[in-house]
Amino acid sequence: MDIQATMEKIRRGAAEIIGEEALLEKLKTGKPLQVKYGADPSAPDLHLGHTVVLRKLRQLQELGHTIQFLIGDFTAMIGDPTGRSVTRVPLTVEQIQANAKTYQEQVFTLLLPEKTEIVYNSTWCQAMNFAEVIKLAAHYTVARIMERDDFTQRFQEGRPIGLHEFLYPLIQGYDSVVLRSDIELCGTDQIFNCLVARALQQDYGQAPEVIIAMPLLEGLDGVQKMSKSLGNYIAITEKPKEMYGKIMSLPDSLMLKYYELLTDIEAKELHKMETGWKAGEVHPRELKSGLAHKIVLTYHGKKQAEGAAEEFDRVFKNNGLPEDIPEKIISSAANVKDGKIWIVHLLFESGLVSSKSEAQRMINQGAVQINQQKILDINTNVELANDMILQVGKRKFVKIKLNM
RNA sequence: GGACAGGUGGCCGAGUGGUCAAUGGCAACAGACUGUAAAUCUGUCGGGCACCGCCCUACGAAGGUUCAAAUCCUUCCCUGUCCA
Repeated sequence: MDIQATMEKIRRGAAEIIGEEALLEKLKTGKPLQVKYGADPSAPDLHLGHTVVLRKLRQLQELGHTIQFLIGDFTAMIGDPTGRSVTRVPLTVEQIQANAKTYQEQVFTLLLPEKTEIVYNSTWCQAMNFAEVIKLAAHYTVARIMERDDFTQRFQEGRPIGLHEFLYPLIQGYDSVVLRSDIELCGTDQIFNCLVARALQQDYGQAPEVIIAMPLLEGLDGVQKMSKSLGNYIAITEKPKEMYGKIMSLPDSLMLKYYELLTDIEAKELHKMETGWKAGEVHPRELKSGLAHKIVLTYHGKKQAEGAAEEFDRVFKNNGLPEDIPEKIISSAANVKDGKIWIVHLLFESGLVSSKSEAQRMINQGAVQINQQKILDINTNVELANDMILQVGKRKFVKIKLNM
């Protein structure tokens, strides 16, 4: 593959490449490059947001380069202040270790193990003494650190900034010095930190790394970046049906972005989708189910992807029942009289609602069905039968098993 | 150490003696519609009670004043800003 084609490939989906000229030079040498990626083990479980960068890393591996997968177990003790308006609560060592382990396991669903080197920054950070830290800190100035918007803002608004937070970008940059990275991949929110890395590398007599910044992926809410703490994420370990459903619940406005950043489809095809959709020739539902199918396929295989699609249509399009309905055993409890039970008790005992008041609300709202028949009267007494299907809303089902 | 501001339901945020289970927004849940769990509109949104009403628990904690307190007083805890 010629260099231009390679560059084209690297550029796809990237939000910004800093040092593009240098990248070209580095590629021309034909030598495998050291590509750094820093993971923040503040939460376990990778989600689709992480995979935007991971996919790009995989691509670079396929081009022959080596990934330095850095687990920021040391920096996690500070907590990345990026985008935060408040100081973060540091994690415990145990939490960090547990998260790091999960990361490592999950990362190889996308990365090639033979071209991945996993490193922990505690290896070198832990060993530094105070004098060395001071020396490192002398390489950067307060004014430059304050260029960061989130710091400036917090400062102006009179909100506290811990001194240790200043060290975060510094440590992250120092990691690049230790690793002698050629390229660093990151999300656009990390560009500042990577710029510090470039400056430090130069100070230490190294060639500055090239920054490849990938766009941030918005989560289910369609507004904020996907993250565990916001609860708007799709984990890659998500069950196929859940994963499919969650993708189907994305706002339409995000579909194309997801296609671009999470699938391999060509730019041309993407463009065709966009124009087709805008012209009303392609049904948005088709676009979205195609997307859901592709992504589930990546993590769970063909069979699961098809199964998830079928089930989704059955339950939500045709108002049918899902394949696996959890069973609930109802015993001859006090509330059963002559084989009958008050619907409110039944709902409560089945665990579909968290209180009897909620059960009544659900009935009043027309959300309750037994064997696909709506129950509208709150005073209904239900004749208990084995295998009866109890349903609240569109997504909650229970199959009743009698134990009398 | 001193001055000041503040701690309210899952979150944000009103409320400064009764009409407060507490305005509003977000989130969540349900219904309608659709093209899906999108969008939009409507409703619900502490708990209990066979429930169109009654009861219990709740506005940082503990006491107190009062017929009545999220609201006033005392002490304590916590958070932040500024000054030293």
